Amino acid sequence: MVRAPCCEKTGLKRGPWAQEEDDLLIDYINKNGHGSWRSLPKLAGLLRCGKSCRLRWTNYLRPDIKRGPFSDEEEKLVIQLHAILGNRWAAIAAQLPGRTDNEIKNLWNTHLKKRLVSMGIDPQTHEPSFSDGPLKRPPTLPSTRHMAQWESARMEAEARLSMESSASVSVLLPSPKKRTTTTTTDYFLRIWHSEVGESFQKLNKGKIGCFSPASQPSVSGTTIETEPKPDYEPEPEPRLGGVTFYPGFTHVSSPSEMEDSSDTALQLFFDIPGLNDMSFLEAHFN
DNA sequence: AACGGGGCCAACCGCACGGGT
DNA sequence: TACCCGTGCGGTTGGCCCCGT
Repeated sequence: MVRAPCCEKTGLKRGPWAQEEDDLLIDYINKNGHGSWRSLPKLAGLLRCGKSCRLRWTNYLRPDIKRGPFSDEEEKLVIQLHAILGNRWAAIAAQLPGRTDNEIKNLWNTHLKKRLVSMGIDPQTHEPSFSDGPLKRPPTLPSTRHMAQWESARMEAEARLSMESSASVSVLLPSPKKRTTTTTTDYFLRIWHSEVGESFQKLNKGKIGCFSPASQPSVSGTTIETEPKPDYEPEPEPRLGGVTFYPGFTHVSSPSEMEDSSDTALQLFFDIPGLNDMSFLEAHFN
């Protein structure tokens, strides 16, 4: 079966938008909201396809769009997020307020990818490129894998909640057909944003943290692997938000710095008795 | 001054998915 | 359950602009 075109092409304008068209679109959406994109062009008096209108609005005309060049911090964040999420531009964009997926995609393809290549880093894997030599790629450290998985879960939950809060029905987590119930990542996200999480972030000097319950939990949905509790018994930091912090746990500050963890280790251990118990989480954070 | 090549980015295309019927 | 429609998403394209020759 051949899919019908999104709109009747004949007689519709294509290519760059004129100022008058922008004005018509902005004026209509400000007054009526976009409603059905398909019917919008006719109602707004535009000779455009609905899809074209949607793209123009979401990528350019939306009032919350941040124009101008990306800051160093934004570029760094895009690289870090790409290392975690891959080419999921919408999920990455959800972490950069005012930036669109299209903009980030363009930034990546025109600047960041080349920069990584010039630094000898594979832009797809974010690992040192070994393609031109006999060197073999080193195995990923378990702690690194753990870190990436946890961070991935957090980022995805952040992105999803961000989308939900802006009344979007899109779900960013991969694969599952439908998500109607609260997921494990939500709990971890709540922890992250709770007093406990904030204390943890503070102790991490604002960097992304490694979060490790004392035991397990391997939870369904998104797997969160955890490090074993250190076999020594360190002096705990003062209890923060009912949770005890232990020094002495190897920490990597961000995915891009995993290769250099020795420099950035922050030595924290996050001990939450019973964190593997979902009812505990529900009771504590709902 | 003219021309060509490359960079950049807005816009388009086609696929996938979810919701409605 | 199957089909259709609307929308979102990622990949690709086209055209403008800048810079070097």
